[in-house]
Amino acid sequence: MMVEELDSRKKRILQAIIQEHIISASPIGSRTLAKKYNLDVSPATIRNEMADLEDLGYLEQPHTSAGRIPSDKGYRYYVDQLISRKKNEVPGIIENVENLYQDLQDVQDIISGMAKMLSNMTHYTAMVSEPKSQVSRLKKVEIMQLADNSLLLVLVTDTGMVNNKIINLDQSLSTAKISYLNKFLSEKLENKLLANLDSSYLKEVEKELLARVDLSVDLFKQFYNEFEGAFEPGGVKVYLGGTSYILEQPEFNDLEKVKKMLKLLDQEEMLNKIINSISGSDLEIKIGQENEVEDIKNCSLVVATYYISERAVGKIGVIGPTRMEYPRVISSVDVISDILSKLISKASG
Amino acid sequence: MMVEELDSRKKRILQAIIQEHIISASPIGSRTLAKKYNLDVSPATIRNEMADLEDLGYLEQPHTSAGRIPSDKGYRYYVDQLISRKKNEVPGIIENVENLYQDLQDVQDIISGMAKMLSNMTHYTAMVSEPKSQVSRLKKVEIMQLADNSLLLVLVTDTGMVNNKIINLDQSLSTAKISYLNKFLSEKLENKLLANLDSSYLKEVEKELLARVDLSVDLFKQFYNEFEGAFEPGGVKVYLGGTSYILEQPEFNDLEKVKKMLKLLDQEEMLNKIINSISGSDLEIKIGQENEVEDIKNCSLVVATYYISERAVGKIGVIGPTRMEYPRVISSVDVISDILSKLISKASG
DNA sequence: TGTTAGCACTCTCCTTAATCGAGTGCTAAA
DNA sequence: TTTAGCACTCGATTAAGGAGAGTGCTAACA
Repeated sequence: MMVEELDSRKKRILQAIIQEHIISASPIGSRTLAKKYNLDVSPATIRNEMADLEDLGYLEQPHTSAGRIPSDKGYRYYVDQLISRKKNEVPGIIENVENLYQDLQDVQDIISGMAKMLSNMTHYTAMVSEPKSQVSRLKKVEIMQLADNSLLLVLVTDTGMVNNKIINLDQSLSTAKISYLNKFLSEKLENKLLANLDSSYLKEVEKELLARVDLSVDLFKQFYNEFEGAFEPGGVKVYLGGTSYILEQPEFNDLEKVKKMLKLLDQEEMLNKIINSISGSDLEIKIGQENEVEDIKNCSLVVATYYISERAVGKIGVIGPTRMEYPRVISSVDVISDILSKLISKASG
Repeated sequence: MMVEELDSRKKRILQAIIQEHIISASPIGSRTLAKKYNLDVSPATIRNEMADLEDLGYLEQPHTSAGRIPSDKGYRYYVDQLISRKKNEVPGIIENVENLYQDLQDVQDIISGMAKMLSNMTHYTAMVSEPKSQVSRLKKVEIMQLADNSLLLVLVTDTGMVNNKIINLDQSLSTAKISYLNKFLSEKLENKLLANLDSSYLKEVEKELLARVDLSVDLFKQFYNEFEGAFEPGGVKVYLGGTSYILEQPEFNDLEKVKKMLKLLDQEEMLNKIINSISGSDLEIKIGQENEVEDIKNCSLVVATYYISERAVGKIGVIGPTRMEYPRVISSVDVISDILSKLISKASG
């Protein structure tokens, strides 16, 4: 799609229409525009310009004799050319939020807290993905005895994610065996990239282990399952905040649309697809049709990457109608992603 | 409220009206009734009976010249007198579900799996509360070293709930100290009822500990916080399944109602209040106004208790409109609560 | 040549009115 | 006690008629 250079009056008019539409959610006419924004030209002139902007693809007309609404291309131009992406629109907020959340040390708590925070700030639905496992290292693996034939397997990554699973056996293990097992697994698995702890590697470890010590094969199989399940690439959990905010958007006052959207947000895999289809850039905006997932082609996403000690590990963002308050949302996502990075880096120490 | 004994024809008519209303969701007239159910009397007779049933409070009329709909009292009579509460309406399902979920060993996974299962079976929203902490004993407490000044505290109850928290210190602890700490905490805390591990007891333990070994006070405070947070009475998590099913109910085709309901289901405390306001009986049904929570006085609940080794630990149930398919829902809740008890008893060893 | 006023035209939205139909309550007869 | 008949009620649906906002076009103007 061509991106023409617009003259300054067209820019002003386009900007005015978008800003007005973001507020009112309805088509904007030339008269309204002339009244509310002092563009120093008559409605008739504005009409001509609007017709031009429509020809260029920046505006759309729902029907003859209605005002214009911005097209995806119009929003794209607005986001790229007409607003400044300044951080920190609300001064002092960083310190406040950081203080508010500073005693949270559990990574999951931090993530879901930031999801809530972001949705409260923007009044759109927020989504945050867990730190992805591929780039994490296993920091600690340990087996604890709970009862005679019941163990607890604890896995901790250097991104602060803790995974645990109770394992029931049909035999009991001696304390000596358990401590041997711990030493062995610790040596073989800790400090390795999770991406490398795949099935072939685990099979090797299993073989070596069974050669050295007499253990039920069943036990290892359960470890194995836990590894697969806990850290599979697609299985990153996505936290949501403010799901019910979508109900407040006028574009969702059709019950069918609400239903579709809520069903979508219920599907973890879909959320994964949505948030992972965003490329690696620092702050990415996807407007309407630009989205790959079919069901959100009438939505916009504003997504930032967050970091643990300078390593990109996850995404945090906002989903809402294309008619989104981009400036406010962008600066919020920007700020909150920074805070998230700080908190989570600290917590995973 | 009086409960009269109804003659058999009134019973038949009331039952027919309720069953028809459950299907159609709209007021039922005498003509429809005479046609669909062979009651061997004319519409006029049915009209008289309906007028009687209305006087007795079992039916309501939305407006003159509309059919009748059941009142809460009508549903109550239906549930108590007109349907048989037979378990196991769908034979074979128990085995199927048990097989399907038998490799789940994580209590949380089992709970959320059962919530999904129940909602799929009933097409209403399902809710399951975590095993409550008051009746659980602490089975295992253990501190693991993750890094120089970072520890992981793991708490396991005999109900299979696992809680963990990363604790960052400003000093590092020697291995010896950690193992002493583990032994000490193990002695003092394990096998105690969580209800007894309250702040006064913890303070005592702290005092004793500090007398014996040189430790930062800060460390114990963090343990303390974790205990409070992890097992406070009101803080039992409630798992939901099939939230979007409420959108399919015609009584919720008003956007305002949907909004209210979804907001309600977003509030954990509210869910707690709802599910904990159900008394201890095995399978309890709350119809409309019978509910204590204001916002669900147009809903019905069907809630059962589930058990871990014969100890009542949590609730599992369904929430839907008062016009609910009680027979199907009751047997589903019944069956699934049994399965949940079995799975969770097995998993928590 | 760009800008503006004027005007006929279009299309949605809201209100009002008319009609339909399901259902009731009452009366009187079987 | 039951039933047929009938007038009546009231919500839901459809139709019609503005009102209002906005457009595009034409012609005049600077």
